[in-house]
Amino acid sequence: MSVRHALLALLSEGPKYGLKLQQEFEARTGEVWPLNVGQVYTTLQRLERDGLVAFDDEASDGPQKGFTITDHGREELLAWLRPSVAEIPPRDELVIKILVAIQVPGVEVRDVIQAHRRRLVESMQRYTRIKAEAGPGDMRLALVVDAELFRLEGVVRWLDAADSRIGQLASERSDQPVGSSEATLERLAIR
Amino acid sequence: MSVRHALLALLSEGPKYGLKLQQEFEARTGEVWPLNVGQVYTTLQRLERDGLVAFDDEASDGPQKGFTITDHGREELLAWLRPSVAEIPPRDELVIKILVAIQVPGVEVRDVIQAHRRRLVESMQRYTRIKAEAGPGDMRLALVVDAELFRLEGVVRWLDAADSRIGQLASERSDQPVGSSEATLERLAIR
DNA sequence: CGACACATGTAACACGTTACATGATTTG
DNA sequence: CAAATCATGTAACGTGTTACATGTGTCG
Repeated sequence: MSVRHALLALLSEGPKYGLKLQQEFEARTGEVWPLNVGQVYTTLQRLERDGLVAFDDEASDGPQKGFTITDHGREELLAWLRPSVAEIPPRDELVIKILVAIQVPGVEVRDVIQAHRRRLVESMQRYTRIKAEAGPGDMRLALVVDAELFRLEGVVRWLDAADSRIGQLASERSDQPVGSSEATLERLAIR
Repeated sequence: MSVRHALLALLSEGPKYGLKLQQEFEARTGEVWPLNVGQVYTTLQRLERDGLVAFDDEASDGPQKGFTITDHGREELLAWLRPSVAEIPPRDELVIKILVAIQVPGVEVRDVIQAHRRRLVESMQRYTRIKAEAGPGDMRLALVVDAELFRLEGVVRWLDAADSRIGQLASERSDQPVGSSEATLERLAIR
């Protein structure tokens, strides 16, 4: 629900119309994340349906429509800006991939891990280059690139840890198995 | 598309029926990510529609249905396991949040950053505790927890970098502005 | 029998996303 | 005038997700 709330945030600065919202969304995110204009309109409809924004006849600079954020919308926006308790960590596609790959016949997990690792490192190098080329001028771009770099670094580290864990398991073969723990979900959930 | 492909992976080991798939999905992911049974059936329908799995009358252990992966399904699975080039980094909700929060009236971005940081550190402490309590018995759980810890660490580091960047900008107020760079999307895109 | 687990399924909705249609306005 | 740009909109589809209905088998 990033787009939804992002539009809400943009409208909190004042009435705007569809195209303007698209352009500003892309500008705010360093031109990194393109946003299909159509999605702006569909999202606006849904926001209007939920009473978070309202159409405003007065606030039009010309032939465009003007959308305004409502009080309810402002509440929603502030709630979104506030950190929320994540009961359960978000599903991570790569983690699922590796975990299921362990038992896919004809597939070597560690090969999958290494292949992904290579790609990730390539990506990091590319982003590092972009960062150097762009210079400190565009802070928004720098922030997005930073985020991606930190994220990729974390993923690479995890892959290394995972590879190590799986390697250990492989060498511990034919030892006595360890009892598995039950009801881990309860322990993970946040009260 | 994690669920879709995860089911495909489970079926690659042999014919299985709905409930079994749900149970195995949860088992493989360390019981961390619950999967609504209903979703298994809807996903199976979609997989069948796309010719990735097929219903198999023979392969039933009792009253249950047996689904088998097709050749096309195996191809799909292998393609999923292979790392793919990400043209554009995935949209990151927190990044968008911070970037738009910079201009939301009545909101101090750095407060938003610090609030999120606190929550993230709390989460990390909780997961570290879980990891210690669970012990090295359940590797799958350990891998999921590891992934979350590495991810959270990356996010915290980014928040610190972002806070620092924004702080710099604030102190550089009333200096001459720097020209913004155009067409950054092309530079970001992977050829 | 009643409760419970097993097992399947569906209708409905959410958001994200795109391709396409349609006017209006500007500009060469 | 024709092309390009601005601007709005919609129909359709994809995955994820849940609440709910339904039937079967088992066990105390």
